[in-house]
Amino acid sequence: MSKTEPRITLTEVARHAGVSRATVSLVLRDSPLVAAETRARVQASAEAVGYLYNRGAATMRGLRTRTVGLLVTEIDNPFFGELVAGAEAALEAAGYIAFLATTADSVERQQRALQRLREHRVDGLILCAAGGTTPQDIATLAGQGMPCVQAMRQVRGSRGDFTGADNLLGLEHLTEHLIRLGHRRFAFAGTAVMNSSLRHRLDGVETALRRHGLPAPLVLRTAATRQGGAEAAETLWRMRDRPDALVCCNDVVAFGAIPALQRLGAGIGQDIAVTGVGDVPEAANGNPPLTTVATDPRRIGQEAVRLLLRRIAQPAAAMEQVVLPARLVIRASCGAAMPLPAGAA
Amino acid sequence: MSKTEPRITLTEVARHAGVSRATVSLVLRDSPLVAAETRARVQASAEAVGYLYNRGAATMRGLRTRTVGLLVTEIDNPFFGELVAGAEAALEAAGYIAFLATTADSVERQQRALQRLREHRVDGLILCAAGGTTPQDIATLAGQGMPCVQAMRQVRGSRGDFTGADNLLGLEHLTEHLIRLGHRRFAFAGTAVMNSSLRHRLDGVETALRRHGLPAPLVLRTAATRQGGAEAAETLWRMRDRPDALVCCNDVVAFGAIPALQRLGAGIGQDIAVTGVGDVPEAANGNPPLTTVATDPRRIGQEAVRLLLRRIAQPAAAMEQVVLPARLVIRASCGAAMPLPAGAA
DNA sequence: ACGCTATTTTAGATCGATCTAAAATGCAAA
DNA sequence: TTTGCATTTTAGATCGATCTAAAATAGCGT
Repeated sequence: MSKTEPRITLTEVARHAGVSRATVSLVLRDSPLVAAETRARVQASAEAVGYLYNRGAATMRGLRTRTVGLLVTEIDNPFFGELVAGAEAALEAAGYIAFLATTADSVERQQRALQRLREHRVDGLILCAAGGTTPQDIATLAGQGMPCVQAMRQVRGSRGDFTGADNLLGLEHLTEHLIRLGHRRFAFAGTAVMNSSLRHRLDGVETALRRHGLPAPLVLRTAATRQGGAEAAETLWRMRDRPDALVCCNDVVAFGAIPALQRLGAGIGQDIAVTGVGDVPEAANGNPPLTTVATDPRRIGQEAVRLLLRRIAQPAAAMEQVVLPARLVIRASCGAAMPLPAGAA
Repeated sequence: MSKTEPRITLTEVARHAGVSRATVSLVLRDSPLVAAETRARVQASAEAVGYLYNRGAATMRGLRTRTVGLLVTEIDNPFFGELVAGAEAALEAAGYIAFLATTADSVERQQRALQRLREHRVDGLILCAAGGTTPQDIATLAGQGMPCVQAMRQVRGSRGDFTGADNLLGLEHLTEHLIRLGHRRFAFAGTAVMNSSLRHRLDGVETALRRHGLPAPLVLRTAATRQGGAEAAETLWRMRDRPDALVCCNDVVAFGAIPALQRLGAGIGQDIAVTGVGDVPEAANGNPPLTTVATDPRRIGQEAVRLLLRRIAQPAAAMEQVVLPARLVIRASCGAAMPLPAGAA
């Protein structure tokens, strides 16, 4: 059946309206060249014959595709869920649509996804780079003239647009708060695969501790997952000179650590403070509610889109790096809901 | 600079390899027509000149785009996060890539997204239809020859491929369990916007109650969100002849209802049982852990892809509806962790 | 060397839009 | 009526791949 039906192209619209293909093309793109009367007639004809614009054909003459690639490590993590939601909404508002690809933190999968996105001629990329991505990888994209914004994670030593949370300052504030509550021996969990985001979080903890003359944190090289959080908790609880504060690299790790510690008999907030990073909606809702550093992933997604559209419009513009403030959210899991003095970001 | 650089097309590869464009095209698509020696030479040339396949150009000759549209209501809900993750992985394995679009349960946004996806000539659609989608909308897609699989929600009265969870049986089992624990007065929360999935969940509750000669549940027409859950909790708690079981339409609603009830002084599991649907990872982790009906969203995503690829390959195949089993997961929020007899799905 | 078939390769048209450069049209002034 | 200028419209080439139908080449038996 699809053999016989003649597909409806701009030629059919032109025939129906009694004008040339060129005129129809101009009308479709709202060119001011065409007379108002003609425009109306053509639009009516397009409607009448059931015309559907073919973006692929237009792209062949070198036009933008109005698509971008959205590469994240995992979409089931609510943190990236929010980031993607923010980006998707901003793209939709700008008339763009996103190809979604996930890498599971594997550079091979990331490479395959990039190849496919380039074949589809995306206008640009929002990239939460997989661990192990090299500055050379980022430079290669730039060399191909592919606009690219790194979100959340910045490949160490790479150049280019970036947006993410102020992990360094956020974790400093968190650590200061824990110190003020009387905690002295710190552990940091979830560093099995390192990336710039994690690096800064750990740096923030170390900086604050150093400032107070306290020993560096114990670094637990477990996975940045629920499961990894549980493992970190078990390791930690078995120690002789056990830490009294467990700073998890993100909320999901804390969600894994807390029930594990509870099973082992720990009183969260009493025997040990546990904190996360991200402030995903579930954080307010745990047992106990989680003290965390809010990084506003939805906002990061929006900002990444803004940077990307700017880069697409002006490929040679100066590079821009937007670090969004991180906000300390104090709940019960750190032992005391003592608010910071006003003015602390 | 992009003006001067001659873009590398199949013509350049042909020139470099000393063959015709047609031959290069055959090599690119692994045609058996071309001699092994020639094939190798062309592949080497493609590599040498840095050739990148242009899918858009190929599409113009009527080839598949190898893209599909993935339309969900919200991507920040972990339930859909998992569904999308499952679908994305399955698509990637099949050499497809997904356009992601979200509708926020608005038919207008859904309509805009569909239009854009059609302009991009997606090979098919996985659709979690927005509330208010009509059978006519689905029929229109079919009339356009657009392969479409409905996931999770099936537009009432529509025809076509579908996959989702067995909400009816799942909620019947859940209700039976609550009845066995001694609960008698039921409420059901989250029906502000109705869809087939919600309909079946409510039906399941009603069927089980009827079977036991118990009164129909009180239906709370609150939003299917965290916020809506909290509102339902407050309404319910103020009642004189208060229900003793709150069945929430999904986990997120339960996550909103539980802390609200606790603030009002209710003992979850003692004064009132609260349950969810979905079994997102956070469910095991709440305060208290949530009794829920596991619907395996990741699996639903995979299954939707299988159905869609089948439909794309065989547009005229018989329609298929795959209802995946839902599993009762008993935790503390229902008051007692009494396991069902073996054999209950 | 010849015809014959089987295997490889290719020229040129084609998909559906856009772009360029030129042609048609309208209108006012000369 | 003609000229000049601005406004509208258009023919035809073009983007980069694929397809068709035909041509070139190879292989084989006689």
